[in-house]
Order: sequence, then structure tokens, then C-alpha cells
Amino acid sequence: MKAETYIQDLVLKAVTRAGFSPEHAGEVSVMEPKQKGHGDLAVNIALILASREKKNPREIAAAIVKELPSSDSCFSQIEIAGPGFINFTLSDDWLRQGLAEILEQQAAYGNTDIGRDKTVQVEFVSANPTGPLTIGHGRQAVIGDTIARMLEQIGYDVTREYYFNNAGRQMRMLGESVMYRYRELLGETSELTEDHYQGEYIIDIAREALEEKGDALRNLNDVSYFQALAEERIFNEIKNTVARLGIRFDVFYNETSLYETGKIDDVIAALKKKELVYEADGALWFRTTAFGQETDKVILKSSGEPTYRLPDIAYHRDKIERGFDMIIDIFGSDHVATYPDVLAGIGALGYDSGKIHVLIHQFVTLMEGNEKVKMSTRKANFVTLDELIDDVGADVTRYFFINRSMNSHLNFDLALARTESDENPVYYVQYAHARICSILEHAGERGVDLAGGTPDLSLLTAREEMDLIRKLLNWPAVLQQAAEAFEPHKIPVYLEETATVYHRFQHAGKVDGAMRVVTDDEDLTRARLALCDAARIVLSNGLDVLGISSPSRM
RNA sequence: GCCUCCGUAGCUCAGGUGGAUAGAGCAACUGCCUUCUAAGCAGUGGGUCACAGGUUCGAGUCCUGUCGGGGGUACCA
Repeated sequence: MKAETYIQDLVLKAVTRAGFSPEHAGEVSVMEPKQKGHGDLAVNIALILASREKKNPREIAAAIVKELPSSDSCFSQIEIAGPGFINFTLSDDWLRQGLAEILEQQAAYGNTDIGRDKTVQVEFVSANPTGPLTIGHGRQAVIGDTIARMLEQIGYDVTREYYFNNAGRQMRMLGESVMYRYRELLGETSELTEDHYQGEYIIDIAREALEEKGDALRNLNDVSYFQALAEERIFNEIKNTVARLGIRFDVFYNETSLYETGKIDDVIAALKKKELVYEADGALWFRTTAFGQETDKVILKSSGEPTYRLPDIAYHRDKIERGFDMIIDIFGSDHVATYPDVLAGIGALGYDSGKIHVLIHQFVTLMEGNEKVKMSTRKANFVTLDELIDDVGADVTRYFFINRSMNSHLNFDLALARTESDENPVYYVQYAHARICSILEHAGERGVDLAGGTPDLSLLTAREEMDLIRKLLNWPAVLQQAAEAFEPHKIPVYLEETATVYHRFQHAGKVDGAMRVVTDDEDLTRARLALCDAARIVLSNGLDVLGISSPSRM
């Protein structure tokens, strides 16, 4: 049982017995005090009741505490502090019992079944295959995959999906770029304009076309061959890149299929039927002003081509039709203006857009020392995600991208990532894990291990030991909260704290020989090894959620 | 103009539904390795939480405005 809910229940009853009437159970909120020395969990109900009852909050707190059970083995102390907080300190017995649960549940510790029998689709990256993934895509890839992993841990059935537009102008320009490069290789003068893709990879693909077809395509004026070739080659690269980060998509969904299956036409027809579209200036407009927007939006250009909105609406309709309980879209902040149109479209078609969660992440500013690096796929002066992984490795890459809140701008200093990667916090967390593995191994060499049942955990009494248990027991709540709020950056924050508390625990043995893990006292040694193992389990589970390896040696 | 994200230590950033003395890493400075990894631990210095009002027992957190920066505001995606 979770301590929070237990306390909430206890206090709620005491409040009623003391003659007060809380408006709702949520009014008794149990929180973790920031300050050490204020217990493990605190309740501020007396402060809330004070203004309503026009009484001294400390007196109210006293009245409530009087109604709490006089002896409860779960707590070692209950006290009134400050302006009227009631602070609960968990008993060592309660903590040790929690430790036993960690050892029992192993890799499953922290998992819940909140999402049992529920499906969720996470759409992310979704970059059109016009060039290698950039660092900006990298942030989105890691955010999306980590959110997917968190949701899996709390029981959801997750589908990772990648959507791409292969029907529009961008891809045509890509094909044209390859075609012109191909002609250049045949000695013709360049027809490439500023609007075309300039990257070296375009020439590589053109060279492939040359090797495959010779000069047979010299006078071809149809880009489709070049476009298809480029799409295939570039997509392979994209898949390889994300695979290096441990990311695998379940579904690649392409725009073209929406036309082939008639889903685009269906949307137009449905909107027409509801009289939410009209023709003007040769284009077809979606009456988004009916949904509180400033202007109506074009969905079919005068050229007959759709704008991105139309296939996006059709695609999201398809997602809902596929029956997902929850749909998560992850976009860069350059897309903030597009999703209201899509949600309006979904609503207009009679669907519940409430199950769609749109998460916007802010940009990555790439720094090379003190200089900003401008990034543009078209101009090809970017640092690719692949190059970044080459430089700092997959673990550091993932950690950098997930370490901060997604609505905060990310300053990614390449020089720092390269030269000072040893100082990176990811090594700090991994090192704690490696240290534990090492100590377990060392004990094993001396003939002490954890085989043969749970040790006598009551031998754990030192402050460093209890602090570590406290921290480890927070993991399920951290994971659940991070998953439900879609805030993956809370995981690394927690892991760094946990690593610190572990390092402090192990370091205590350096200062005081009696605090060493492996001593001549075999029972105590086994109890401490169990604690080490629990720390290993939690760190490993946490790193796993981040898609980062847990090395046993460094 | 309008929408949106951001502004917290020298730098990069955390700060669950408002709570008690605002934190971490890096950088600077000082200690700590004969035995379980010093990729570590302990400590010192460093702040008008951009600014001004407001809401209340209480605001870094909520509301309004101002300033500064990012992104958007297309018949590009």
C-alpha cells in the first residue's frame, strides 16, 4: 500500500472525527516536504481549514492529530510543525517492508497496471524523407520513445508510429534535386535552384542512379524514378539512425495511402455535407472561423493540390477509427499553429478530439562553443543526428535530449558534449550502477551472496541505509507521475538523486569501517547486499525507461 | 498586431494540483583514497526567481500589464 493514500485516508477520518467537514477528499493532499527534518510526508489540511473556520491552524492541527490512532507501526513520529503542518515520519519497519518488495519484484518494480487493456498510439519524428535526421529530430525521437517506454511501464499497449508526407511539393523538389544532380554527373550545366536540396547525400543518390541506369535517363522529364529512389535510400538511413538510439517504429504511415484508400475524399465529402467548406478564389476553404479561429483555412489549393491540413485531418480520423484509447502527437514548436486546425477538423467530423494529446517541444539551439550553428536541411549546413551519435554515443545523446523539460529551449553545446562527456550526468548514474555490480561481485568472490532467501533486513538501521531505502521507494510514484503527465525529464532528475544517495551510502564505508558493505558479519553483509541489489534494480529500471544502458563495469 | 513557449546562482537547467529556510550539475575555492571503482564523498562562496501591480493566511508557482528572447501567424510542412 502506498503511504500517501494510507495517510490521506487516516487524516480524512480524523478530520471528520474532530468535527470538521472537508469539502472533498482531495482537500487532504499529502505532499513531500522540500525540507529535510519535516518528516517524510506532510499534510496541510489544518491551514486550509483555518481560514474557513476562523481558528488558529495549529489548534486545528492538534485537534486532528488527537483523533489519529495513538499507535501505528507505520510511523515513528507524527508532529505539528511550522504554521500548522502535520508531518509524518515513516517507521523503519515500514521502510524495510518496502525494501523487501523491491527485491521481490525485481525488474517489474515500479510498474503498474493503470493502462491495462488500453491502447495508446504515439506519433513522433514524422520527418519527411528529404534528408538525414537533424539534431532537432533527435530531441523529438528521444522524447517520443521515452514517453512510449514510460507508458508501457504503467501497462499501456503502445504503438510507435511515424507519419510522412510523400505526396507533396517537398518530395517533388527532392526528386528534382536528384534528377538535376544526375544530369550534372553527365556533364550538363546545373539547373539547381535555391529551393532545391543542396546536400552531398543528393549527389550520392544521383550517383547511384547513374550506376544503375547509366545515361538512359538523360532526357527523362519525369521525376518519379528519382523521387522514389531518394525516398527509399533516405528512409533507410533514417531507420538506421533511430535504431542506433534503440528506437523502432511499429508503423510507418504514408500520406499517399490516404489518397489511394479514398480517405481524403471522404473527409472533403463529410465537411461539405456539414457545409463547413466553401470555394473562393479557385480554392477550397475550411470554415475554421466556426471554431473560434481568426481566419478560414485553405484545404485545397487552386492548383488542386491539398494543403497539409487535409491529409492531417484524414490521418487523425484514421487514428481514431483504429480504436486507440489515447493518441499522442509530438511536434516541434514550429507546428504549434497546425494542430488546432486538425483538432477542429476532427471535431467537425463528429469525433471526440479529447483523446488526442498534442505535445509541443521547443527547439534545440546547437552551439559550437559560443557560436550558434544555423540549421537548415535544404542548405545542408546542419549537424546530423548520426554525426552526434558518432561523437558522444547513444547513451549520452539520449540523456542530453531527455534531461530537460520539453517546453524549455535546449542549448546543445557540441563542444561541451564532445570534450567533457566524462562529466556528463549520465556517467554519474551509470557509474553508481557499475559500482553496485562490482560490490556484489566482490562479495560473491568472498562467498557471500543473496542466494538462500531474504536476509534479516532489521539489521539495516544506519541513517545512510534508511535514506537510501526512502529514495528507492519513491520510484513507483516518480514513474507514474512522469508517465501520466508526459514529463519524461523527471526520470533523470530522480535517477541523479538516487545515485547521489547511493554513493553517499557506499562512501560511508570509507570513512567508517563498520559501515562497509562487505564485513566479517555475514548477516549484516547480506542485509546490506540486499540493499545494494535493490538500488541496482531501481537504477537499472530507470535507465531502461530512458533507453540507456546499465553497464556492470566502467 | 495577434497566438504560443521561455526569462530562477557566472553557465546549463530542476522546482507534482500555490506551502515551511528557492535546489542540482558545471565553473571557482577547501578538505577526503593501505582494503568493496576518487567516473566518488564532504564543505565554502555565489540569488531583488526579468520588472510592476493584483488574488490570500501564504506566490518562483495563479491573474493582468510592461520589457527581453525563441517559434508561429501561407494556396510550405
